[in-house]
Amino acid sequence: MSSRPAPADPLTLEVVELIGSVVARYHQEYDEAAARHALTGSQARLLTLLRHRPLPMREIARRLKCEPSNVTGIVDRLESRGLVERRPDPADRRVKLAAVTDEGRETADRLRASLDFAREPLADLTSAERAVLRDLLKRMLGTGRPEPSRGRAGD
Amino acid sequence: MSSRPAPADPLTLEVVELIGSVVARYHQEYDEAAARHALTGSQARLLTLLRHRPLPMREIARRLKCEPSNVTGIVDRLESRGLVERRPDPADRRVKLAAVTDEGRETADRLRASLDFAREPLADLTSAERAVLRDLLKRMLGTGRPEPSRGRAGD
DNA sequence: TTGATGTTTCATGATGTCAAGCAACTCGGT
DNA sequence: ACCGAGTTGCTTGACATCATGAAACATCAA
Repeated sequence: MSSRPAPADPLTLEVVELIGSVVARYHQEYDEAAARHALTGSQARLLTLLRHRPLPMREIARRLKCEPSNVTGIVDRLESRGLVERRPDPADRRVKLAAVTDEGRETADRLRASLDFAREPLADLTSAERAVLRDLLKRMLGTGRPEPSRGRAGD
Repeated sequence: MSSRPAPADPLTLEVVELIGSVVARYHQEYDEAAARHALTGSQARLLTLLRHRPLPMREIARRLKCEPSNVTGIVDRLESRGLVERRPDPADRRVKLAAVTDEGRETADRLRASLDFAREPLADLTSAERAVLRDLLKRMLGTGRPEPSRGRAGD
């Protein structure tokens, strides 16, 4: 993986720098949007994760890439505010499913609607440019079909 | 600002989603790289900020977008490990400049070198594609020179 | 002097890790 | 079918970091 030599060319470094800026700005705006709804960033992420369906605690921890014991606390705080509730899993009594309440879903929806980032900025790009951006990002993330013609089946 | 109507078109939403993925992955890899050097994310960011020149505490807070009282603690921890030191500002005795020590600079350099993200992923893009990506990101960030000659040449 | 600015300290709360504990599930041997 | 060992899911506790806001203090600037 990281055995590849470091590309020191200025163009790559510039792109890396720009991505850093995008990340910083995204985070800033995300936290601000969350704060507007009296949520922390972690709470907002968790709430968003539950928007569509309930999840077991351990699954939340896996997706948020943190320890399950951490999730306990975040869910505790959201539950004490009535945004989330714990339900038993009928299939396994060890498991507790965290699920948004009606109020929690409303909050999550409002939060999503107020997430301006990459919406206002993207407004300055044409449709074609956005499509190009999408394809490049996909390939960066390895989501973009690894070009079956060229192979690279390995790794 | 946010008075613009929300563009609900699928393409924009997809790009927003992708940017979210990039942000998540960047953060994960950044924190992992920091952890490899026994640093937290905040400590790594602060150390990186000081790599080139010392900065007053209040300036660090401004760039990190947090309270000055918070910076005190982070610098305290880095200072207790010998990675950073406080110096007086000759021009203003109220001010304390935080500066990396030699060891701090080495750590910052090693950290930077181990930041694989957007380097390995970018390796799959051609030079031309990277240039396109750079330009699109620049425009997203508003860094793309708002055309000073004509002033708002607009769309 | 008066007011503004830069830093620190304190109190408080959220986030994060790890180790230990409890409850419930699984599975193998009898 | 049973029972016991090991595993898994969640919580609790202790602890460190990060973050904010109010208050204290020194210094600057008018």
